[in-house]
Amino acid sequence: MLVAPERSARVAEIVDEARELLEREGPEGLTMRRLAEAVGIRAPSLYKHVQSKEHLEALLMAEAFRGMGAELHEAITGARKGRSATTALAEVGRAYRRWALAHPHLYRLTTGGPLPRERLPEGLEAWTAEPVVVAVGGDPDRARSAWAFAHGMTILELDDRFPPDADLDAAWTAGIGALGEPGGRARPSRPARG
Amino acid sequence: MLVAPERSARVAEIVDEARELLEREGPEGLTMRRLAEAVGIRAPSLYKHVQSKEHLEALLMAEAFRGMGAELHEAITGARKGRSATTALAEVGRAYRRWALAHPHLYRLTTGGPLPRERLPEGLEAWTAEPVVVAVGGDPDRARSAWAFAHGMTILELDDRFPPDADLDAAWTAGIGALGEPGGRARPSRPARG
DNA sequence: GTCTATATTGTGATAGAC
DNA sequence: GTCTATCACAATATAGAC
Repeated sequence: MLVAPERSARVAEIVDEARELLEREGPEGLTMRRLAEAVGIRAPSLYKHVQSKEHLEALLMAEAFRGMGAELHEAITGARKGRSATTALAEVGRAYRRWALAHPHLYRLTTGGPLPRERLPEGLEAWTAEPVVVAVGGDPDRARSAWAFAHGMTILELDDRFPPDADLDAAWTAGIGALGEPGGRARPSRPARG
Repeated sequence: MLVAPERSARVAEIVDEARELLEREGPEGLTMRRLAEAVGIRAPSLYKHVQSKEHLEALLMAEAFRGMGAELHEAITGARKGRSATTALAEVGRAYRRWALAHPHLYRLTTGGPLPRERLPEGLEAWTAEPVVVAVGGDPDRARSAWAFAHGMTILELDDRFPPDADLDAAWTAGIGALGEPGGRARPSRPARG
């Protein structure tokens, strides 16, 4: 009488171990052999639960989208309680950076390279990005600018591309301040406040 | 009586073939075997000229910095002839994007991951970035914002992360317009023009 | 400076017994 | 669903002859 769950508890366990392994040892540490060892079985047995490593990675990406998305939604929900739109973008940016720095390898896996969209739950990617769109007021071009800025800042920080003395908080503030400001030179359609 | 050149013609030839191989077939195509084949020798012979693959990659990165830097410097030199500072940033952004799209794999190699700075000519990285600093008026925080934005837009475009219907020109314009605008909310120290 | 031969290490994945 | 055994493949790099 029970409907079979789409993903068995075993698969959930495998994905869970894979995530921990990835975060602990980086992408080179995530091999099917080591994953099997972490789960407590032999490598070939993994393939009874997961079609391929690429499918496993897609499951990890979905996890990442859900985790990061939850924090971004939380950030904008908190920010909208009586604060301005500019502050909302700052809050979302902070949450974005915080999540990425807390899960660097998962972030890299999910954002570094093309997305296997056909293997991800429909709508998940859009749901994760939604807070950014809301925070900039709905303009898709501005949303893409902001998302590119956030990703650029984040990945450059993760890759240690900034000089050691760089003030990254200041760079974030400068970028968010500029991008969150409606009525910038590029989009004079809406009158600036004041 | 001749002073030995630091890098032999053979090394130059190897780096040249490596660059073409990388651009033609991507990072997985750049193996020591295939590179040797392209040069016309056997793989082990490469190691008489190049210490390791990582050293070879550092040479490729230096090439990339020089190539991209030349275009960025050209862009800002052209732009400063009688145009405004905002236009200068737009010109540099255009040159940045153009160079990256023309050399996607070289761009990825050079910007994706930590830099082996100890293997790069001193000052080369800073020279390449200089036009961005100049274009934003010298503020290092704004320069880092702009550089992060440009890198984010570029790598997301290369990785096909934007929806097919996204207007990337518009996103670039929105971002450059906002970041190139002095006196944004984040940095009110300079009075806005007008 | 080039060669042949090889070391060493790793990967993802499959067949088929139980 | 797990196992043993193994395939098929690729990589960087070194030794030592010429």
